[in-house]
Amino acid sequence: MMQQSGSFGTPGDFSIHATDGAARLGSLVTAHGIVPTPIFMPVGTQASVKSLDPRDLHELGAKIVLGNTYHLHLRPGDELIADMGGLHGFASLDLPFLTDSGGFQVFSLAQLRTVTDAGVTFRSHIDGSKHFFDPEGVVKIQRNLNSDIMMVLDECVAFGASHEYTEKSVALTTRWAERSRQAYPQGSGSGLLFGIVQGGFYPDLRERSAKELCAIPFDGFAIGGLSVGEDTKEMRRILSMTAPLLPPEKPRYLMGVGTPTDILDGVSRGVDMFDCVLPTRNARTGTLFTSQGKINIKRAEYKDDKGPLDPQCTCYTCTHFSRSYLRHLYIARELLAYRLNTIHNLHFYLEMMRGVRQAISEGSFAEFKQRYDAIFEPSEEE
RNA sequence: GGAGGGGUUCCCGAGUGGCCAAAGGGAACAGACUGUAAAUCUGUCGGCAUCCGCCUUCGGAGGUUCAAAUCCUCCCCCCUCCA
Repeated sequence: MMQQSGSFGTPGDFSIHATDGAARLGSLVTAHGIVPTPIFMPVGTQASVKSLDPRDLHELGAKIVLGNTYHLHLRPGDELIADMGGLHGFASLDLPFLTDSGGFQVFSLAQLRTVTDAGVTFRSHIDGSKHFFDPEGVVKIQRNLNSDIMMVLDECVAFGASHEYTEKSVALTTRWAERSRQAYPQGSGSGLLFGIVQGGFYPDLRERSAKELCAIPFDGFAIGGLSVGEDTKEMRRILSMTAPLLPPEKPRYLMGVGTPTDILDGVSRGVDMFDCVLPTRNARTGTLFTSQGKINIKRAEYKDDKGPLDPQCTCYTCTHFSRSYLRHLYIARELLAYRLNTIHNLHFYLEMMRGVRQAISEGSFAEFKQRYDAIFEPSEEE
């Protein structure tokens, strides 16, 4: 095993170094490195952060990336990856990997799956073949991937689901969580295992889910089932009541969120870990995050703009290329566009998180958050 | 010189009497994107008008008809083959 030892601690160790309100500055030990928190984790579903290579990720200062159980099991197959040295060897990326369980695909591929008490059956989005995922199998897949942080299989419920349905779903997710932990008892390997709180948009069900899950000895706790179609206000309402239900001594992970201000809101609620496809996907669809707000690089107004994308940004893209060139690359569908845009957006997110950590250590998180809110938060005029 | 084919809205390209401001694609312009079925998707795309609608448009000019991008006449231009 590649367990780190000595002064780095053992995988699963989570220490909090400072707090500022509910915001926490901490660090989480994994088998492939220490993750400073609050952290943003770039999404690399298929063992690749789209358009970037490991060198880019290191230069950007990424500390951990995501992979996906469902996608990697279907293609190329987790046993193959195990044979190729796990995710780290296979992808030649020596950063910690957190792997999602496929629970989100229960939501996003709703048309292609059936949920029963036993597990989930997916019809492959690639070739239509049937694949059965149960909690134990999902742990096994993630162990084959040599995941540093494994997520339990959960049912991510869509916005608008009834109380009745969500209640049953919470019970199911709890049972699956128990089975997952049993399949991989605490301390039986260097990989961590996180539970996922569900409960939709019903506070009583969120409470119940949190209570049931927190009784299970997980290495960390995630809040799932948000950013599934609800508006920002609704998401934050649920987050604000759910986050305090999680044990303070364990890392908290808000899954799939979100916009810069969503993340800062999460930090202010005591969340330590975030992931979201927004910076990487938006980069590939032309929307770039800057110190002046969102910019759509496709717009005609940038056609002859000699200036950098973001004058305040120090990333490779902003220090080397004009808006005019970036617009041209995007419109001409040049591959470089995707890479340069992704480098910039991830830099923006990761730099923001460095700022978050700095601000918490200085006790100035509220002011830090305010600066971003002023830029990105839609004006309050309803 | 002879035979044939063709000129359609920014481009390519359907349309051969009314259901045509004219299919489809591209370009252009704008928007969306939150544990990635996404280098994807949506909207607008002749002008004017808030709706009804009105006006201009299918190489040019004229004509037939209640009605023409579509039929007729002449003209201009392009392509292929034969000399």
